[in-house]
Amino acid sequence: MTEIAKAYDPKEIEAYWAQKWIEGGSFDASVDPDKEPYSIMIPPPNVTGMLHMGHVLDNTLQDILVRRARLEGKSVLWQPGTDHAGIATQTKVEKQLKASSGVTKYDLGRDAFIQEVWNFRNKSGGIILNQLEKLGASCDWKRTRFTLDEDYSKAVIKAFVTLYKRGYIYRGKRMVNWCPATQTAISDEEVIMKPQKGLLYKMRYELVEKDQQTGNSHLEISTTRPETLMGDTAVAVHPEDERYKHLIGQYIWRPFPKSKIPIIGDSYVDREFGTGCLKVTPAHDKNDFEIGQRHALEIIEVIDAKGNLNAAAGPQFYKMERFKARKVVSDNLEKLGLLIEKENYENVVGFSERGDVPIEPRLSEQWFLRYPKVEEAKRAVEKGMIRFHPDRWKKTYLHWLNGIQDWCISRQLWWGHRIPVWYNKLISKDDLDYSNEAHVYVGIEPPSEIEMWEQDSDVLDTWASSYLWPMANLGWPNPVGKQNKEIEYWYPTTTLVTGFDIIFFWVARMIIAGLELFGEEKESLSDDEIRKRIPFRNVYIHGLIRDEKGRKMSKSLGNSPDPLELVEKFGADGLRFGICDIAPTGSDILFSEERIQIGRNFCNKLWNAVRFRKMSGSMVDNQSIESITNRFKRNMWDDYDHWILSQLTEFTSSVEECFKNFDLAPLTHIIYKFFWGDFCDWYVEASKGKINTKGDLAKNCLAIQDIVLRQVLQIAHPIIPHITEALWEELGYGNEEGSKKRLLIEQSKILTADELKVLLKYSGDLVESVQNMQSLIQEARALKAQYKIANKKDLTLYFDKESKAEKTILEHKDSIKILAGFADLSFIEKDKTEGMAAASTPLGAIFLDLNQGLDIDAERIRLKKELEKLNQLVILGEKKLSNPRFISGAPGVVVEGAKRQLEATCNQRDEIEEILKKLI
RNA sequence: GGACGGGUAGCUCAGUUGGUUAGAGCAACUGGUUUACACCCAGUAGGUCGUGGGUUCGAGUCCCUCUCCGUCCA
Repeated sequence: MTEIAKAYDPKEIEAYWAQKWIEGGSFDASVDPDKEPYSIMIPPPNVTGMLHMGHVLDNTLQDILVRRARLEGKSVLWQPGTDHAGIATQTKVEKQLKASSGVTKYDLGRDAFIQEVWNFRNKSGGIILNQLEKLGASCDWKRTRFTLDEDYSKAVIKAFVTLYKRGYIYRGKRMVNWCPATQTAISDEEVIMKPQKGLLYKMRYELVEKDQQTGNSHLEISTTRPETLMGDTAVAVHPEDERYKHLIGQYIWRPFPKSKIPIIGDSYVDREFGTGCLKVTPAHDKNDFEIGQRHALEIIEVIDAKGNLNAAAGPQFYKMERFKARKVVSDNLEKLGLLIEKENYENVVGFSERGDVPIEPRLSEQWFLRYPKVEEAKRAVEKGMIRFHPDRWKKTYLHWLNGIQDWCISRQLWWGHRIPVWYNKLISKDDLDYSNEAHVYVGIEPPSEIEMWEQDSDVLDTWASSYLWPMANLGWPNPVGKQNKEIEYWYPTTTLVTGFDIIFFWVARMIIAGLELFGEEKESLSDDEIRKRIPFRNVYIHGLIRDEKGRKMSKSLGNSPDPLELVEKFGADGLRFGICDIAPTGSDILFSEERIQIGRNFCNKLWNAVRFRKMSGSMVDNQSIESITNRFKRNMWDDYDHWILSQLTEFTSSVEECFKNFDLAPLTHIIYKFFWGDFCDWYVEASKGKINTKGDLAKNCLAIQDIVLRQVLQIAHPIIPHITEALWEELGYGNEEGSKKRLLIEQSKILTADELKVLLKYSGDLVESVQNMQSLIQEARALKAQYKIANKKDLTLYFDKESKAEKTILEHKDSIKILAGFADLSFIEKDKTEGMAAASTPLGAIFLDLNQGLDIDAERIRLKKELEKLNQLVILGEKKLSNPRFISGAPGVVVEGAKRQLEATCNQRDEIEEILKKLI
């Protein structure tokens, strides 16, 4: 690449490097005892998934962390993989089957269906990982895992059996969240509460005996779900409710199927809600079930697994869909004169996350996990052994652990890890004794006389496999060969990067799994043991991507852009930089294409700065830091040279802080500001004169540009890996001395701010001088812009002859001319400045001869406005300094600063006043 | 109902332990093909920091009240 294109075109370069990195095994992880370990386990995307903006953000952040770690000389493992995603994958394949051949999974049978799912995953299960590769994700792709891999599955089963044997897993008939669409139980965390507009039905149940106190023959009852009425087995009132408490113990008629049910007292009842009378349906409501347990009520199931009413509901409702039944029940009540009113009512209804239908609370036999090591899981975070970033998310985590409920881990699906429990065929289900091994067998291997046994037909919740991800990927429970060293080296992993939406689902459960299972069985754990068992030390939480109006991205809204199209438009690097740039710390990200253009623009700027560098002089001796610094001519350094190196160090240090504090949000801003604002806009522009000299001055300047660019490329590399790698090669930084071998950018350790300070030996005192020159130049440019002569280059810029900064100005004459756009600089006595436009600067007044073109009125308005502002500031400053309490109360530096400030402001004010006087 | 987060320029957001005259990007407006870059350069304009109190020599920053928005849990 001898010629560099004018505009950066990422396509070829990104494809080239993506391939080259992988061919060269650049991201292969290996244990290196001399290096510090650094490891991240990817949150495994759904195997059927396609890349969306959330993945882009999540994985870019991980890539930034691991690439930075490599630059810092650490030995990195970034483990990739995918998740089998039980419900999502199974329903997807079911739908495909139905569309293509009209068969259902039942037509095929379990084994054949599972084979279909495997076919599907073998065909398209790797797509999302290839998409991540395109983004530049530097995972060790050779290690790619899948949660249904053979050895991973063994780990999942081992975990189940271990937890079962330790008494944490049990089977029980309990209320679960039943999803009628996907025909399986789901955990509490998979239920999404949505506000719904519905009706509140007020109806009457007839008392068996009239109310002696009021003479009423009926009780009024409010409900949102009349279709469960047929399963009512009681009516409850609050035991202290004066209106009803005397009725407790009496009976009331359930209208249909007509039956006498008791009136009970239970403090669960909210006296304020509706009429204060609650119909109790223990089979179809969680709270009602608990009331039922307390009062030993009969449980009558009236809705079946598909969400239809069953025979117990009565012949007229048999097989009727539940929401249709709601209407029919209401009509029936009306006919019987039992419906009082229907009132519009908004309440929250639980929806199945995957099926997106209202869940049906249902009594069913399921496997549950009582969470072990909850106390330790809290302690790990409270004591900072695991740290959340931003810190506040630990509250969410701890809050959940405080109210933790047993986890329903069985799913009525076929795709997943089948529960390793076998039942003796000779024993009827109702007579099973779980403590008797002749009845129920639980083990990693199937029982020996397999024909005697029947395996539990359910599979495990997907999270009950992915919660082992960090351990199992490193070889738990039986590391083989090199895994022994690897698990020692990389576990606990360094950081987990994920969204706050899965703190419950995944983060907390991984912590609990690690604490209980990583190591010997223990009743309780010491802090040291916790430190060894936790799956990660840091949890970096980022926000969710929303559209520009703040709405969640969704397929139905069509507001979810295809990341690959964005890559096409802006380049992978452009997209990465753009998405980082707009992502605030830990809160949601409002995405719009307009906002990420900055990423593409930045890459182009970087490209052109390098292009300009190549045009300015040949590339020699760039192979090492030493060879660059040897080209410095320190005796020639001017204020800008010192200034840019001091800024470079400060910039490096700010970036170090970002990584140290897990605060990646400011990263792109810091890079942008230094590279674009300081280096390109000021240093490179000021260099232009020097480079023209072609002598030592030019050589020195290019050496400084080279050291700056080298550092910028490394610092920006984690965010925009492809272009920085390409430019690293372009500028010859990777050329090894005396060899043709090229080192990649990550193979050279990045210089720290401390190292830079020692190495560069610049003076930090000249920063103010440069800042003053910058404001002078800006004032001069503004003067020209005022008169719309910014493009006129043949003018002379005049300085007040009395300026104290004469020396500085003369020293930087050339750069001032270039930067402000003047042909010449000259000092002038004040009384000769009549008819000139003027401005006040920290280095003294400047004047511009317009040859009678001066618009006196406009000048007067402008300067008066300026003067007014300065006067205000002077008053403010004087007031402050004349306050004895300020003088005595504020620290010396602040008082000193205020004095200097006031002095400068007064000078400027006097100058403007003087200029104004001359205008008349 | 409880908890958490937030309200700063037209928009999206910075703003360290209180300390000089509150910043950036985008958008707007004016001008610009000057030996990198129009995916660019220069300039201009735009804010009583949600409201009301308090602490302090000094508050966007600390405390309290109220209000609005968002999220999670009931």
